[in-house]
Amino acid sequence: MGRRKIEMKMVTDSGTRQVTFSKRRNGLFKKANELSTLCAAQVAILVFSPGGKPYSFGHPNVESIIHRFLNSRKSNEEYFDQRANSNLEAIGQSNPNSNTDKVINLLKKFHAQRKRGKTLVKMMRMKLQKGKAIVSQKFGKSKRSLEVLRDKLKNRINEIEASSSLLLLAEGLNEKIND
Amino acid sequence: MGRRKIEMKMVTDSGTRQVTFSKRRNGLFKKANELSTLCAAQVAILVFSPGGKPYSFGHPNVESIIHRFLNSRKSNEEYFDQRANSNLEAIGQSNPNSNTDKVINLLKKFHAQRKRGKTLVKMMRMKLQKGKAIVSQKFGKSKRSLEVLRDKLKNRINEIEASSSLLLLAEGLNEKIND
DNA sequence: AGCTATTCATAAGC
DNA sequence: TGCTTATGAATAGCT
Repeated sequence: MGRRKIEMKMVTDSGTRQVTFSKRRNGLFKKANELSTLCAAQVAILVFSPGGKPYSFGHPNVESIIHRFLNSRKSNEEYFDQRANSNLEAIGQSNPNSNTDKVINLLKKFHAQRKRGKTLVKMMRMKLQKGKAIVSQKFGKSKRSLEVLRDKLKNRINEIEASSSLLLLAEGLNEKIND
Repeated sequence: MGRRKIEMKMVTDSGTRQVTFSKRRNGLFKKANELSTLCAAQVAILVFSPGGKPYSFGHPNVESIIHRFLNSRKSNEEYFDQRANSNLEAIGQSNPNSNTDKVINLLKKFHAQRKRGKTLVKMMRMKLQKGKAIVSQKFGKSKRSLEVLRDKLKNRINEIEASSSLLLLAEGLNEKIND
């Protein structure tokens, strides 16, 4: 978006980084403001500069949104969020120096993703236990029986296996991973 | 940034607003991710859709940033920068307290999670393609051959099937899911 | 969900 | 730190 395309990695020059931080922070807040006005959405942004200074944007205000967010998690017992999003994008755009670092870093993040996934599955089980009756009631009449679901499942095994291989690979790298 | 310039006021058409919300939310998160990587900054974003659904982005993660922010406010080292407190009122939000809503909401999110997972796997494949040589070099000597991994994989099929069932269930609920 | 025509954000340069 | 401008990006309207 400027005279030149820039690499998506930390800006090394301190001065340039400061300028970039300032400009992009403003741009981010502007975008957030547009989102809130165009879509009647509530948006809060918290930013800590590399120097540790806090900046924030909030519509209608930061505190109420933070509290609403924390409460929504409690009431809904949702312990997973869009963090996966962050990791995903980071992976897509990470540009570490060596290939080794690239792979290690990638697997590390994927490993974390896996742990969240497992927890998610566990919670899903509990939740479905509670809501099973309601779900059946709502969708029991549809032709989608468990058998059909089963068949669909089979057709997905290959894909699942592929991802699982990656999961196991990541697991094998545990020793190499610190965090 | 589109075919036409749009007025900065709430998009009246519900469908258009939904699309705009989705696109711009993604754009905002991407910008946040770029800011954090380019400038080594911590960024957290909380968003509530007009329907009251929470979305979040966090680098390294939402919770730690919220807590850091709250603590920084208590202490004096505070540079609070509240922006754009426009006149928009907090919109009354439906509180999904019923079990039905709870389950639906959960499945919806799980479904989204799954889609992200697929993308992740795809990228993993590409990335690993590049770094394959290095990985082999690093771990080729270990007894963990692909065959061993294969066996481990088999032992996980049950768990994977369970989660996949949930995924498919969620998929089946697509029609019931909006936003 | 994709696809451009356009508008917008911003990296450099001053 | 601020203003200008050439370019890369985000996205509004359509399909």
